[in-house]
Amino acid sequence: MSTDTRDRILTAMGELMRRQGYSATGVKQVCDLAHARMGSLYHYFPHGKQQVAAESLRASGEAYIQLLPLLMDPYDDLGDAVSAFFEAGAQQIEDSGWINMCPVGTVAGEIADSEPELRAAAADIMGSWVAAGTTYFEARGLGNADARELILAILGALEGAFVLCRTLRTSEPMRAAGRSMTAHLETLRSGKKYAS
Amino acid sequence: MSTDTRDRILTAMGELMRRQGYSATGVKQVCDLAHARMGSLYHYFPHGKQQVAAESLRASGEAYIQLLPLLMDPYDDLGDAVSAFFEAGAQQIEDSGWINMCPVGTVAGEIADSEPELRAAAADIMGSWVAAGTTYFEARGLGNADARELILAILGALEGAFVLCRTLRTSEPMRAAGRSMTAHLETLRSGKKYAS
DNA sequence: GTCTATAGGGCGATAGAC
DNA sequence: GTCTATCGCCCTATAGAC
Repeated sequence: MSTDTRDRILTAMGELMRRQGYSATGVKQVCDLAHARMGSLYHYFPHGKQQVAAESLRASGEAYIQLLPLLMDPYDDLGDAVSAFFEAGAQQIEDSGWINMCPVGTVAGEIADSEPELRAAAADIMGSWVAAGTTYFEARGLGNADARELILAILGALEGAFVLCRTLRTSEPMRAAGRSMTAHLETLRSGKKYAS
Repeated sequence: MSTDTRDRILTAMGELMRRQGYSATGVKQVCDLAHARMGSLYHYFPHGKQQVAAESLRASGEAYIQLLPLLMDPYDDLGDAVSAFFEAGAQQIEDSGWINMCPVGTVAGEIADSEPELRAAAADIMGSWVAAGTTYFEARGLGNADARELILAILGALEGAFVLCRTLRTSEPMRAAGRSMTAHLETLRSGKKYAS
């Protein structure tokens, strides 16, 4: 019950942030959506809105990166896996009515200069994404530098495509991003083939 | 003098939006930066903050897309041109202290669900980017569908890389994005070579 | 067209009873 | 831990003198 309230607040904050960002989201609105009271929010999060946002982003970030192995493991060929990953992203944003899946990218762009503590939290999260992705692609046969380059490209393409898809209301940019990433992977593979 | 005030307001709004987004930017803050008064702002923009933001985004968007031919024309090989384009992006975000060049992507992600009129303005701008980019790449030898796919991929990769670079305070994601795009272009070229 | 003053409301945060 | 009431601030927008 008590932990439940805390979790509902974090979930509500994440839901509102991925729709309308951090600045436009009010703590009263969060409490309404979470069926919680102001007193409860400031009991669990004494540092207020910033603290709720940071912890909510951390939770979303952890859930988000787990999708990479989840969606890619079923495919023996890594190119097929990357292709399926972006196809799933395209489907998701269509089915959700053009809502971004994860609030981290949205909020990161918005607060990079104005909320230093939140930016640091977002940097932690993105850093952990890069580390996890690098490890994953190494396990699937890429060298360390190639694996790191590929996950950086994939994360950037994913975040950027989400913005374009939401704004233009089409999943075409996500599918174009998928083709870029399979092409990038092929280049890394052929480079390795001929070079080493 | 009178047009000058109007322009200063639009410039100030753009500058603040690319640093801290739309919601966190106040009209008083805009007036301070523009050395203008509230009365002037509401004289030139009777619909208030939303109108200032929309017109400011349109101005930024037009300036932004002109960079594509400006940066790519000097290179005879289109692959070199794409590579130089992303290298310029990496340099710019480093030199500016990790500030996004253009407010359109930042704001679009933030307001897609909550400010319908601004989202429509952002969609107009991005649509014009896609059209201009498609025309440009067609002129440089790509087929229509390939040109459209490439500009969608480039715009997404660029916007996403900006968010990662700002947050992680490194230009590495922008350079990774550049390699994805040259790889994508090569794939389109070789596809055309063998297919038609 | 420019400027001052202020309305009217929502914001984040807090106090204190229970 | 929960809830209500409320503070003080800042927001967008407006009115009206000049």
